[in-house]
Amino acid sequence: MSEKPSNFLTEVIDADLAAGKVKEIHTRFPPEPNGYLHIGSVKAIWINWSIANAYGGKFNLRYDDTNPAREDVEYVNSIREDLEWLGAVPNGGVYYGSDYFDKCYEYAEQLILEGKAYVCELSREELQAYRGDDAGKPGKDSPWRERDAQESLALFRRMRAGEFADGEKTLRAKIDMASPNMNLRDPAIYRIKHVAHHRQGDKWCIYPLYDYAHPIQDALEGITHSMCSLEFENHRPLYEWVVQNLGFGEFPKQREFARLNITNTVMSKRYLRELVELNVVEGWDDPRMPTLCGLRRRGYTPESLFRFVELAGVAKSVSLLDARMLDFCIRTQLDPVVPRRVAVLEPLKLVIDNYPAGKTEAFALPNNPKDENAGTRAVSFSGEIWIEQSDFAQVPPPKFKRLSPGSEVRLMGAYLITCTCVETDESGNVTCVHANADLETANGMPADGRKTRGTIHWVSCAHAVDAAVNLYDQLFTQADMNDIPEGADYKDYLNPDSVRTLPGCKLEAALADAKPGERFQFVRTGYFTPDAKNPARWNRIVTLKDSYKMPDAT
RNA sequence: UGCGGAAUUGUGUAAUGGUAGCACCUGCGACUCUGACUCGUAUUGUGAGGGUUCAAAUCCUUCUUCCGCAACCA
Repeated sequence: MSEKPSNFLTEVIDADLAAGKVKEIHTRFPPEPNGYLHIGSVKAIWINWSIANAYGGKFNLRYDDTNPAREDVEYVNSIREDLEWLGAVPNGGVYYGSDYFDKCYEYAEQLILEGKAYVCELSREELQAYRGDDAGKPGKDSPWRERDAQESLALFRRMRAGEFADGEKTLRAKIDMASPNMNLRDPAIYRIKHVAHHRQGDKWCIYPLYDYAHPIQDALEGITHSMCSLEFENHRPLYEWVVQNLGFGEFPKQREFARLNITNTVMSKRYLRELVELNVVEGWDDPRMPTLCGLRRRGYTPESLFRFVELAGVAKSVSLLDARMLDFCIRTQLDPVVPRRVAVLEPLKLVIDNYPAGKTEAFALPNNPKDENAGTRAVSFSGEIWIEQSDFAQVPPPKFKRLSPGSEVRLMGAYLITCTCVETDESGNVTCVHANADLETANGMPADGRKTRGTIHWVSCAHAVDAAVNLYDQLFTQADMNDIPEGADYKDYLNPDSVRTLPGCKLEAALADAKPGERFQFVRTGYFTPDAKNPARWNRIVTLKDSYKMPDAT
């Protein structure tokens, strides 16, 4: 990967290392298995994983599965697959937060005995009222706050034994009801939930809450630096309270960074799930989805995603990254390594009138003009070929270098041709272009050394493979979810052109047996890969840039 | 409202008191058998006011705006 990252997180680590407080850096990625990983998760993965790597430390994957009501094995499996695909190897191991339920429970009893936690019998509403709705004013002590430790312990054990209904009692940490930080006003650390756990089954009917369980999980795994997103910043004092009161000392240490946002992309798991459930998209792996499986199916590489979040940087301010930066990352990664192939997306027939009828020949086209070792392949040529509609203009606009009546262009790897005339239908649309070839210019080199302005690509009609191609665009028309007016339905801002299928695309024969996962540059158009679920159909990964701008028709 | 956090060019991110830099995007140009790639080049920035200092993006102060939290979610 790249050189050692440097940001405000690594500063903290460097300082801890320099002070001799820690020897080996240990990080973790703790997703809750309640949805599919998306490109926003890649930031969290990359930060934790790359830092562990850079310092020669360890990186854990830990499923944060403390709320059985929202979690499912489907997500557990998808997360594992996605992480494997990314290549972020958890060299510290794979863990489940729920495997620490016994330890969490023991620690809870310990806290009770030390008078640092108590069983509270306030209802959810009462508890909120006691905590204080009027911000700024201290909260009110629960009537059970000073309950005898043994009494709390007995109650807590009965909670575990299933003697109470959901919500009837909670275990609360005894911290500070007057704290300006609401998280410290005796937060609940255990709740009763008679729900089976996807991994623990019916073993438990009480489950620890995130703020209590997470620091314990981190501590037990020897995590030194627990890096999470900004919304947990207010929770850090509580995290530290747990770590210290359980006797772990200064580590693990939590630090926070800003989430990743991308233009015209929705990142919230809630909305993504809704898009799937409402069949707005094909599924979690729809190539328009920002999920890792969607991006993978579309043809993105793990390297490009890591590069993207690396380029975006780590900071604490809200950011909205331009999706075109991701385009840049995938293009620069694919360009030097991906084989070139010829494909005509929007075909227009071109007949070379002076080419011997029925003749066929083959030209050797380079697989990658930048890389001689990539070799060449034979591409069949004949007198009737497909060219791109956009490569012909009956009336050439300014600076147009492609084909137009009377002009000469190079057919890539083949002859120079000059357009002689066109056929049109009754409404004036061009249906066929006629041209004469300079038959002395096979392989593109004119004998007299004259310059040709343009080079266009082509596919022989007799040898073309038909295919359908999916062109993807941004799912949403609004750059940011915040641009959607208050109260409006975000689904009204779905981009109707987020996917366009072009049937009847003409591919060169060498693409006939391409496999999903293989990526090609369709010369002059973009990068493509066969769709994983429908290999007869090609997905566009990203468009090639075209610096020629058609002038406005004003 | 209370608490916490953040404001640097169109976007993102550097610069710990000393030349505001880098990348993306955009424009222009060069090169080219991909109008790709590559190369060159240009434009635009320290939220506002006050203060300290020889010197402020940086320190102090007032203000403004934005974000997060205020769950028996994570």
